[in-house]
Amino acid sequence: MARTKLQLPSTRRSLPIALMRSREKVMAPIRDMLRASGLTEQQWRVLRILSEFGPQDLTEIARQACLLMPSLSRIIRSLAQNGLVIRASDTKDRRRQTVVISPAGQHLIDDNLVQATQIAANYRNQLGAERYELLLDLLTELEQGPPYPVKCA
Amino acid sequence: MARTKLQLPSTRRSLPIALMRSREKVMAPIRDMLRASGLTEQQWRVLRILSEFGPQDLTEIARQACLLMPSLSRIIRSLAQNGLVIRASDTKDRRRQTVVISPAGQHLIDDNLVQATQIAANYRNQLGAERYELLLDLLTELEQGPPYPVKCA
DNA sequence: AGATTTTAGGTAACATGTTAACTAAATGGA
DNA sequence: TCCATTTAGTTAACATGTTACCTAAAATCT
Repeated sequence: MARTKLQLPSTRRSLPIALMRSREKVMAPIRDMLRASGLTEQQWRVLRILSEFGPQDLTEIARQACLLMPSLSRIIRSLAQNGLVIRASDTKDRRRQTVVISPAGQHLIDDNLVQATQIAANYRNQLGAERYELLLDLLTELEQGPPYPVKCA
Repeated sequence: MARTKLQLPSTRRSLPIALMRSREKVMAPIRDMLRASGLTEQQWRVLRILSEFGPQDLTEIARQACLLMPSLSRIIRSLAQNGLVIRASDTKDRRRQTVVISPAGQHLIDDNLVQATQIAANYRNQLGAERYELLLDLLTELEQGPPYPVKCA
């Protein structure tokens, strides 16, 4: 057990604020890219999940995209209205519905994935591959640590 | 220049998502603490800034708390209605207004700061002091890097 | 001084975050 | 079988995030 001095944490050098600011920085160019397609960051995340892992029910999408169910419920409704996803009710469990990405939705993904990949690669280069991987490891360790129940695995 | 293979990034091992998830994890116990005081995470951040750095105008608070002006405008209005901050218009520049934390606001800070400090120390211990500092350094480097104009310094 | 530009702050409109409450369907006993 | 519990998803209400637009005051230029 390391010694804990309990010094008052300044709002500078605050982990939550640092996480927020770096995320803002990383997402800025991606948001700019998506605006041209009329997609929000969260809608993009949902489409990417559906494209990468195939049809899923809402609960599973929420877990993977790190969204709360009320938000996802609205997002799926909007995406369905715009023809980017299709809902199908499950025959075995009539509470559940499976969401599938539509051809139009997949087209949006295809249009933007190359540029998104390039943006991600830029940040990787900025830190260097080793430090980038180290950062991801530290974040994962922080997220999976003990103190609290995980909200979005 | 490191080689850039441009491999398709999975939504697993995505930096933006990792940043979001770890922030959720870190903030969860703090939000739980604040709920007892009827404060949101953002209101808490504004009060802490005012408590730590003294009276400031809205633009400066927004910069320090990493909030956009429209959000801050609403938050300050709400805090003022609840008597936690006081607005005073600047005599030199009549566009500007200086915000001061009230005794009631400072009381809320005092009530929660010890526990907040303990929560922060827990995460520091979880990673270990060196890895914790390393994480903060990497996040700072990511935020201050070249690609895009900084939104909240 | 007078016109233009910049800055501080606000409002509007829409999307998401967050908690609580709710419905319907499935599940697990007694 | 009947009842209690759990689970999938929705809705409501309020706060914030985000972009666009707006006003007034200051700063700048000529």
